[in-house]
Amino acid sequence: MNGVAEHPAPYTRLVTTEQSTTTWPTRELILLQSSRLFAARGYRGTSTQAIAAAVGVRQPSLYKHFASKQEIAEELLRRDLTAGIEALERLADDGGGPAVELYRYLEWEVRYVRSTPFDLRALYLDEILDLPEFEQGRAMNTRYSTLLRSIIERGVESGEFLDLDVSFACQVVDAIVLETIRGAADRSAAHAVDEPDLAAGFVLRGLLRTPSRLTQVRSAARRLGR
Amino acid sequence: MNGVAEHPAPYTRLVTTEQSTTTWPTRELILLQSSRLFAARGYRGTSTQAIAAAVGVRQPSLYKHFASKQEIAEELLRRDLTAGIEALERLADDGGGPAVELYRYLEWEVRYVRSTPFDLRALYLDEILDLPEFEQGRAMNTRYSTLLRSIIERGVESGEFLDLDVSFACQVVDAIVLETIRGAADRSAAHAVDEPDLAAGFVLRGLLRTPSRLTQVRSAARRLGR
DNA sequence: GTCTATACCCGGATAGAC
DNA sequence: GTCTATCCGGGTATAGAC
Repeated sequence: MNGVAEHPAPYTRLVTTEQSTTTWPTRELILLQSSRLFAARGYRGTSTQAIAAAVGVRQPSLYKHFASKQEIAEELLRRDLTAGIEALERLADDGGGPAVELYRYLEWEVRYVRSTPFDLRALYLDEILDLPEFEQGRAMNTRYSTLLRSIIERGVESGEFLDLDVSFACQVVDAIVLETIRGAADRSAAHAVDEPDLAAGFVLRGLLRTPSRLTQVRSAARRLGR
Repeated sequence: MNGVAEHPAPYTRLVTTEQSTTTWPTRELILLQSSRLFAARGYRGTSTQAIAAAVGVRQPSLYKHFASKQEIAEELLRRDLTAGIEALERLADDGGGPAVELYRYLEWEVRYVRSTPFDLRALYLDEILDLPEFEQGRAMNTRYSTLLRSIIERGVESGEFLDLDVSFACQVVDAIVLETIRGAADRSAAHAVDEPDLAAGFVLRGLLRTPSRLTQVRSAARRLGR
């Protein structure tokens, strides 16, 4: 009674997501199932055996698509950070001031996390960024953090935000983003951070020198669109 | 060139903490070093080999003090959750209303995390609570969450807090507490959440219906003491 | 209660047939 | 590009001497 999949399978396989049942190329399916397993049991706690079983393939077959387990995680990391970095750059270009930029970013993040089929929790919660092998991911993560930090720095300097320690503020914003990822990934919890405004509003109330300005920030964000 | 410790050693060993150099019983030393390694490399990423080396002992000797690696983590978890639960119960007894109780709890938590020699990050970030074997820890964690949640529920019901989704608010408070743990554990970062008021203030601004009441909450908390 | 030696299992990755 | 078979390293835990 070992848990090996019974049916080998052809090039594409059926997968059930929230919306529909579609066929995915094996490579994408490996990424999808890996992300879910990493989220549930951690990177190190997930065996290539388990990934293969979830995909419906034998374990060595994974190595026709990725050179190593590490490369699977790197691909997930790369895609996610690329999306986040692009969003931050785009929103910064739109302007509107630090508060509006931050508000729009947080809204974007919640929507993004809820729309992607990948479950990205483990990437930032499971220390994998600290592994020496993940230098590329670390570099992208640094770029991402710098962009986020610059918004907060400008907010503090301009007086739009409270005169908080910038590193503390970054930490807190990061924490809320991560918790959002965790909450949104927990599909069974309808109460998760589903209103994109919830997370953004909470953070802005915590940062704004004049919390009542949140209403203006919100409508300025609405005007600039998603 | 393997990293095995050169000197076997007697019943107690030297250990350097921030404050002083003292002797710890081996059992305590195992807990201390395990907590640090778990934090740095995750529960699954930490081998009993590595723990033994950090303690200055051979790997099988660990099993004279703990029946398994899992029991080491359970002991750490048990101690930490016991402290948190007791603090929440004590503060709830003191009264003062939800905002004051929450403020005082967050202040307590920051101080506690900074004063304990253990590095407790991994216990809540490394999915170990999700492992089937950790049911006792899960039960205590549930108790802890319930206590925290009840403060927030009372705050929302009484109108002292904004009419936010309670689960969302719990998530966010949890996230800030966890980030606090991460930040405080990073001894090199002087900018971490070192002012206990920072985290508590941020959360309260995010939750209070009237953010300007924070000043009163703060002084009420001061009056009740630590 | 520490050590040495070792059993045993499991995970990542490769070889080679189809 | 999938399979079976297998290697190899590393990890947890035990046996038994001191």
